[in-house]
Amino acid sequence: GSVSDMLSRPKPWSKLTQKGREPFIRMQLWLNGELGQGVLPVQGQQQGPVLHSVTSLQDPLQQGCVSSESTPKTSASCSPAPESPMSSSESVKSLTELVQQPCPPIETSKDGKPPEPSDPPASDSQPTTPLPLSGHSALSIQELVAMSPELDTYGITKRVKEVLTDNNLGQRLFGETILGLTQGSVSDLLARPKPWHKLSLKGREPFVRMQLWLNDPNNVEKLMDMKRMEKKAYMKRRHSSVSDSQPCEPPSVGIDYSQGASPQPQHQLKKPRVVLAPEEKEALKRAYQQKPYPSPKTIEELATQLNLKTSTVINWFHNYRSRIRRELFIEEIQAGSQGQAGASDSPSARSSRPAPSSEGDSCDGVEAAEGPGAADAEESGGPAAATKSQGGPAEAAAPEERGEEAPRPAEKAEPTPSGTPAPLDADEGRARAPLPPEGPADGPRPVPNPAAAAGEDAATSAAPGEGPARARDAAPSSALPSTSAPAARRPSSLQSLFGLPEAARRDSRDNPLRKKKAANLNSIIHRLEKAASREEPIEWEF
DNA sequence: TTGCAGTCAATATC
DNA sequence: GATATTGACTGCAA
Repeated sequence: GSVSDMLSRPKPWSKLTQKGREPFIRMQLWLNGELGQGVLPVQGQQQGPVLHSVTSLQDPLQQGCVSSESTPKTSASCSPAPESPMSSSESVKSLTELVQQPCPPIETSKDGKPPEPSDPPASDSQPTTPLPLSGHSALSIQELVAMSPELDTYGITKRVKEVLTDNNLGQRLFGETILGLTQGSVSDLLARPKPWHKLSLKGREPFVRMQLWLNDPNNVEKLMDMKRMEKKAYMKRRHSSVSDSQPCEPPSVGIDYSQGASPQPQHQLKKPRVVLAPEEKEALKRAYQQKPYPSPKTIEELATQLNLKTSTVINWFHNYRSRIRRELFIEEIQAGSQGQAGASDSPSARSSRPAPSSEGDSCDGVEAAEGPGAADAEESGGPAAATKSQGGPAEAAAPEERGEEAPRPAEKAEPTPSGTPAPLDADEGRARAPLPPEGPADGPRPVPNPAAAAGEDAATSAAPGEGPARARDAAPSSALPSTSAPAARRPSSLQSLFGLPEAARRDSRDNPLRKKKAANLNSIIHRLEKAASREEPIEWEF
């Protein structure tokens, strides 16, 4: 009966207690073949162990970073009891192993002996090839990620940065040995971590790895070893290459991703990187401000005018939207942490909430900051919907608050940004609703009662009486990662849902947020407007 | 098809 | 030399 119920009506992960999660973990392991023989038959020796490890599974991850705060003075930042979970499961297999495997180089340290990192690499030409976790390990990390509790991505990256800088360890080394990512990716990740809820399983992986790494008491030590080894290997290679009079070998150490690849042809095929001129960027930004999602035609025109390839323009828009969105996340998170002072700014902290249906994708750090948004978003239809929808308005709004990226809000606020080399589609240039929010929203606007404020906004943007046709568009907007949209749309329900205190606190906290809201509203208006373009634009002119 | 997430890797900047 | 930025690419989902 339990099984039937569970299979037909599984609860979202976030709503499950640790015990409640157990069956799912078992199922997952079973699906993955991890439980292999006899595990399912719950009785017997497996039973205890598995359960045991199951319970301990989360510790290694949670241990340190759910409640960021404490700063890792020396090396192993957060490791209150790093070993406990692992050591306790001495006799156990599966899960415990999983926890330890993820980070090959650093992980296998239970015996305290450093061989793991040093030995293998030595044998192999490349000092480290741990990343692409080999077979089983890879599986493990994925399982870990899947089973991982919510992590405080911001806190984790913060701590990682601290540890790295404190110990003079480079991003490249860390990325390649621990995360399996390149320096640029690491930099980006550390500087702009996305909230856990916004991450896909794949995107969560680096954070789980980081957490595991932070939990490893010997993390720094091991990384230092790697560093030394790299250096040694490099010197060695250099010497040998010199003596062999071989053309310079790629000095890069780390992982040898390109094995067997013929370097010559690659060099020739390499196409030069496109570097957009400031004016071009500016033009693109303006075009973006007018229309975050340009039509193919617009893209074409833009490309022509700027003398760029259409693919470049397309890529630029994709990247810009995506990056702006991330900026927004960060700002929200930071704002959140500021506003909440001591309180955990982490999504994880919030995670305990019951809501997040479907793996809590609906709400992210942003919402977190905004509170109310979450619930709303969820209602809009599952994670997918939420995610998708969030994109739109969010990014559209983003530029507004983006310090450098989205300069001069004023300009943006202008209904008709001019001087833009970018042409507009017939349908896009039009009726850009007079962005009401900019003005009022921006100002001091005490907003004694957020509800009221939101109410206004809602009234403005939601353009009442939209009819079902609009409902579709409106819904997405509610899922805005941020902040605003939801609040704007359905003020009352939002507030009642998560309570005003949070919102109120926020409002008093910063203006930027207000701007964001305003920006989002603009975006919403714009999109709704666009959606309505097929109908009667007039009604959108407020 | 379109948009997005996640990355890579070239290049810019510190 | 390390880190930050950013155009391009891949894979996935709707």
